[in-house]
Parts: sequence; structure tokens; C-alpha cells
Amino acid sequence: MFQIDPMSRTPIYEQIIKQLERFILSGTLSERDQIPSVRNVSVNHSVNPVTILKAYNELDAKGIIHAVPGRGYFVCEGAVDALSRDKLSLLAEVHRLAEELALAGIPAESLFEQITSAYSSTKKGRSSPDDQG
Amino acid sequence: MFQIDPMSRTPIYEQIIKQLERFILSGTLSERDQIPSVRNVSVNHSVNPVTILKAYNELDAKGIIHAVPGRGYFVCEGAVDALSRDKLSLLAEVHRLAEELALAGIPAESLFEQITSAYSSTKKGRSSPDDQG
Amino acid sequence: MFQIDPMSRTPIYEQIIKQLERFILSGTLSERDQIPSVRNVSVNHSVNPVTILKAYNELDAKGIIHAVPGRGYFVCEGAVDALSRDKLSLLAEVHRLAEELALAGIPAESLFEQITSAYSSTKKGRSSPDDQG
Amino acid sequence: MFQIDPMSRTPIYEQIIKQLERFILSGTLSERDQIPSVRNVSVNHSVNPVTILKAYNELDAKGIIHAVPGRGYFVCEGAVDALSRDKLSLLAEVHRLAEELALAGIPAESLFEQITSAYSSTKKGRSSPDDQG
DNA sequence: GTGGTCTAGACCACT
DNA sequence: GTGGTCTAGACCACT
Repeated sequence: MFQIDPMSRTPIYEQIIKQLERFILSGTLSERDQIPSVRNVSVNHSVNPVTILKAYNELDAKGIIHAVPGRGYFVCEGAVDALSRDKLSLLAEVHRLAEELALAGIPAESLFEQITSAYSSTKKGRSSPDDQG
Repeated sequence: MFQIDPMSRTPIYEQIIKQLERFILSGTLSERDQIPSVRNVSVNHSVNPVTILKAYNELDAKGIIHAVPGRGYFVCEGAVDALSRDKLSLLAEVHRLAEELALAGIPAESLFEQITSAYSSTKKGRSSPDDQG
Repeated sequence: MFQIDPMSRTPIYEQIIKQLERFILSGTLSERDQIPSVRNVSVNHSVNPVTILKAYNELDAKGIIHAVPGRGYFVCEGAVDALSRDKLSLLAEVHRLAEELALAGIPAESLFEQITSAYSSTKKGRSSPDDQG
Repeated sequence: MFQIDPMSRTPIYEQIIKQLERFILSGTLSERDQIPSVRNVSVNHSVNPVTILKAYNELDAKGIIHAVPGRGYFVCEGAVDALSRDKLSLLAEVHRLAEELALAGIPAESLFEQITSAYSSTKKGRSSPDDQG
């Protein structure tokens, strides 16, 4: 399920978090679904179980997944909404980045392009009028 | 000159780098100007000289400032251009962020707002005099 | 692995850099290989870890090795090519030296001898098997 | 007389040494000639007299120039020969450089080119067939 | 005064 | 175990 790059500078536990979030936001994992067990991920990706547990715990604390002792981890009801709200904080980061780029004399249009490109290539961001009918 | 928060999660040497880059891009420090001496910053901000040196060295490696042992550090000629080019890499980060926000269902307009706001509050990004008429 | 002379005029961190570069160019260390850990080198050669880190960081910045926090340092893919390109800048130093020797009236032949000698004693520079026939 | 770059990373005292050596080897300064006084150089180039003295002292120790208390510094008889002999040690540096370049896979021809170029552009190194007749 | 190297030792995050 | 940041303090070279 996961694609883990042990040579990356982004910590493994963060790679797992990011990917679980994507799975949930994109619908690959639905609310109430069980997620891969710690042991399962551990053996399949040769990752220390402690590392996986750290990722799961962090998502548990944010109310995205929850542990059922003896059974495993499950996606919370309302996880999608919780995640969406959570991501709103990234707008501040967009602002910070924009300030830095503005100061460097890079035109705002260059940023707009990146955003348009990102939104047109992302499922949820794509306009899908057909779905309404 | 600097505003250092030793409790911040961003390392002190990175805080110094960021701020020096701002000073150079905003014109507070001009090319060929001498920048505050390692010792000066050290005593004024109660930061270990090695920490400041680390920041200065990193900017030296990027061709933004250069050391003249026995005399001090100076802003390189062409530092502004070098910095601007360097900052272009942040556009990739904008893209990455936009993808994440798109997936979270946050409308592109929210991002555009952040950018417009950031650009209008930044000197270099501010509208030209003509707008006043 | 390293041969460190704390009394040398060349800083310890430069000695480490030079030797790592040799190991990589000569194939003693291959691309993707892990290099000795900071702590390992520290205890084996009685050198402060910060000094070793400084050497490793410099090679990291040049794209020769890269850090994976929690796991160690590894030789980058393409490190040999990167190093070769990097060394091209030494040709300018050869020119500078040659000018100085020319002015001192030392015949060019003396320099040619040094080069021939150096190239015949270096693996990569050594003549190919065909020459034996 | 001197061309001093206070922004250079090569120490000012070394710049002075290098240039005096060139002047002597090229004949701009002849043996027994007086060289510019410390005070003179100091005011003309805004260099601390201590720095100039350091350069002169080093050449004095090598037997290239000598101080006549109350009168100034003079080029020693035999200075040209002394310098030529001194420069022979640079051949070792050529060897070291050649080894490094050989290991990096740079062809010996590239080094030969540099040397040929340097020798053809240097007065003393230039062939002067007329002298033989 | 300036920058630069190094040590000893503490403490942190990630695996 | 791994790398990374920081301090306190010594000591060096150059101006």
C-alpha cells in the first residue's frame, strides 16, 4: 500500500502520514475502513514497527484514525472533514512562501501557474460537472 | 539587526540566513556592504559564534556573501540576482502545497487570496506609482 | 578507514574530505555505499564528531554524499561524475603553477615529467592492458 | 607598484610577496635595487604597515631581500637564483595536482595544454631563438 | 579588531 | 544505533 523511500530526507513516519492522508482524502481509504496493521507494514516495507506506530499515533491524536485494541486501526468517521479543516493551516504557509517569492521579484503569475497546474491535475480540484447530473 | 528566537523550532542559524536574505533582497543591505561581524552578533544576541559562522558559511557557499579573513563578511556583487534565482526553486514547493490543498477540497481562490495579499504587502511586489493616479 | 594527522596544517575536516573523494574516485567506496558513521570515525580517530560532520556536510552540499538522518551517510548516485566535473577546476591551478614555474626559468619538461609520473602511478591514469603487448 | 585586492581571500601579505617575487624574476626589480618602503606602500595602498612588514620579513628570511636599518629594504645579490631554487618545490605540488586529476579521469593532455599555454605566455618561458645564435 | 578550527559535552529527533 | 544543533571556551592566523 505504501511507497516508502528509506533514502529520502523526509522521515519515514512522515511519509506514512502523508500517504495515509492522501488515501483518505482521495477515497482510496473510506471512513470506518481498517488500515494496514503495524506488523503488516513493518514486514512488507522493512520498517521498524516503532516508526509505523509513531505515524499511526500522530494521526490518532488528530482524530483521523483510531486504534481498536486487539483489532487494529480504523479510519474515523468524519476523518475527511477533519483532514480538510487541518489542511487549512497550510494556507498560512502559502502566504509565507508568496511573501518570500514576492521579495525575490518573482511575478505572482508564476505562482498562479503552479496552482492552476496543481488544481487541474488533482481529482478533487478538477471541475466535474457531470457528477452533478 | 537580527531578531533571534532561541526557542523556535527553526534552528538559529537558519533564522539568521533567512533574515540576511531578506535584508539583501529588500535593499537594507546592499551589495559590497559589510555585514555584522560574527563576534558582534554573538555578543548582541547571546548566540555562540560558531552558530553564526555556520549561517554565514552557508550563504558564502551560495555566493551571497563572502568572507575576507581578518576584515569581515561582505555582500557579494550579484547577490540579489543569485538570491532571486535561488528562490525560483520555491515554486516547486508552491506546487506541492497546492496539490495538497486541492486534494483537501480547498478552493484555488483561497490560495490566490493569500498570494495577492502577500504580493500587495511586499515592497517589491507592490503596485507601481502609476496606480496612485 | 581514514588517516588523520591532527598536527597537519591542513584542517582535519579537509583531510577527511580529500580522503573520501579519493575513496569514491578510486572505487573503494561505490555509489550508494554507506560511509563510516560520524560517531564511528569520531571514536576511532579521536576526532570531535562536529569536525567530521563539517566534512560530511561539505560533501553533501556538493552532491557527493547525502545524509539520511537516523540511518547514516551514503554515497550519491552520480558521485563519481560530480567529482570528476568538480576536479576540472584544478586545471586553472595547474595553469597558475605553470606560470610561476615558467617565470622562475624552470623548463616545461620538468612539469611534464611530474605529470607523466603521476599519471603512470595512478590506477585510472595507468596505461591499458594493450600496452603490454 | 603593487596591485592589492583587500577583498581577496589570499592574505594581503601573500599578495605582496607574490608580486615582489614576480618583479624580481621578471627583472622589473634588479638585484641591489631598493624596494618600496613600508611606509610608502602603507599610505599608497591603505595597508597596515605591520602587514607589509610581515611580507618583507618573510622574503628577508628566504634571502630574497634584506633590510638595511635606517635606509630600507634591498633586493639581495643572487635573489633571482635563490627564487628559482625556491620555486623548484612547486614541482611537488604539480605532482600532487596531477595525481588528483589522474584519479578524476581527466586526461593528461588537458594538463599539458595548460602548461604549454602558460609557458608560451610567459616572458622567460618564451622561446627566444635569437639568443642562441 | 576580524574570521576559522577544534574540543568536550549536552540534548534533540529519527530508526 | 543514526545525524543535527548548540554552547562554552581555547587557540590560531590575518589586519
